[in-house]
Amino acid sequence: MPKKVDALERRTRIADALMRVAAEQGLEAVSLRHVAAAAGVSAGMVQHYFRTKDEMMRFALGVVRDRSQARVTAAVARLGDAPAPRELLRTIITAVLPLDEESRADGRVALAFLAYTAVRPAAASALHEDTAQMTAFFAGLLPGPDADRAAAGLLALMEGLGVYLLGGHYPPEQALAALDAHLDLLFGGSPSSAP
Amino acid sequence: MPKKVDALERRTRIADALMRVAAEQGLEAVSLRHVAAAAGVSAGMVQHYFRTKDEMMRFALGVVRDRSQARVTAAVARLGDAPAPRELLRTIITAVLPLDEESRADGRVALAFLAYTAVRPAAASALHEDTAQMTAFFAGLLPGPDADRAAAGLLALMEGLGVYLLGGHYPPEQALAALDAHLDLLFGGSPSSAP
DNA sequence: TGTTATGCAATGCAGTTGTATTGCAAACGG
DNA sequence: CCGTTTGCAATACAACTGCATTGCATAACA
Repeated sequence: MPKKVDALERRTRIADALMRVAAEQGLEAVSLRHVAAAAGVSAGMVQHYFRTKDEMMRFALGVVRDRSQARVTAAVARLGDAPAPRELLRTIITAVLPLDEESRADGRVALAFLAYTAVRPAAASALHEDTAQMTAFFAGLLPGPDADRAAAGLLALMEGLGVYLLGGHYPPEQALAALDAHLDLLFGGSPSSAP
Repeated sequence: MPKKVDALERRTRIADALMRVAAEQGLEAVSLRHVAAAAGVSAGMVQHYFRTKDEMMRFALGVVRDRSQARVTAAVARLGDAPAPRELLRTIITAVLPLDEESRADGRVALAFLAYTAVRPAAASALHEDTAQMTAFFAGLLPGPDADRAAAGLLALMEGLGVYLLGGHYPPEQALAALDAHLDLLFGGSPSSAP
């Protein structure tokens, strides 16, 4: 057998470059040659690892999901054992929100892919699953009989805050204030303002 | 003077075609020739009314905003005089949410433009203003001392519900249920389940 | 030491992109 | 009736797109 290369590593490397391009200039600027240039490789190599552009896009979409999930699990792990539900929720949500410049870049890519999948329903099923899982998980952490509806609302709030943060319509403090206010409502009293 | 034509009408006609293309195939499919074909006019004419593609995009973005605003004012007008704040809010929000197929098409375009402006901050200022106005208006309708934060949250919830509706992650009933649950929280009791 | 499967670069190709340029028909003012 | 100004179509063009094809070096196995 000829020389062996870590194909997955190459693919992720290329996907990283794709995300850099998408974050800076939008998904429309994503072309084989652009991505290749951003990755510092030849255009032929990109073609070698992704037979079609769509395959590359799908792979990159998977990387975006994985990266977001990794962010969450890292934040949760940092929280220790058996955290209070409210604390846990807040941690997860702030981990997902595009609050610093790095996560903003990821967020822009995610938003671009959201618009992308809105027009290609076939590619949306994975995201679909993600939100279903998330709502179920959130519902388990919320009090009250209406946990399901509250979970759907909380998730939507998170998504909307993310969108507004990306658009620069909300500054981070405002987004966090709105989040805490909402958590106050969900968890009864107002323990966020009372130490 | 030579023959006179309603230039604005032509421009909106072209912008309409652009939105049709964008709703069906995404913003990346928007090209001068595509839009011209969708509008049933020559490519030269599109160039005649928009000197550059970017000018066309900006105009179309304005049309999207106007159309959304028109939807809201129409729904509010249908509500009669001095409606209860909660009713008014619900009416406005459901008017904006992509619940039927027509508003879904508009929503897809709006989402595409959102991703578009996220990468071109210069074009985002108009949207920025819109949400600022909206939050102020919502805040005026909400009870409690934290009306501002609640308004920001409600707007974000609306946006998130819209995104999930577009992605097909929430069916309309779930989105409306989440909205009503949130309004229940904001307005104290739970008057949505009690007739 | 061949042989061969593989990693990758280079090039070609048909189609599309945005924009500039050109040409022409029509309508109004003189 | 003529000239000018406008509305629009057509074409040209260079750049770019995704994809197919070709060629070649290299490394592992026989």
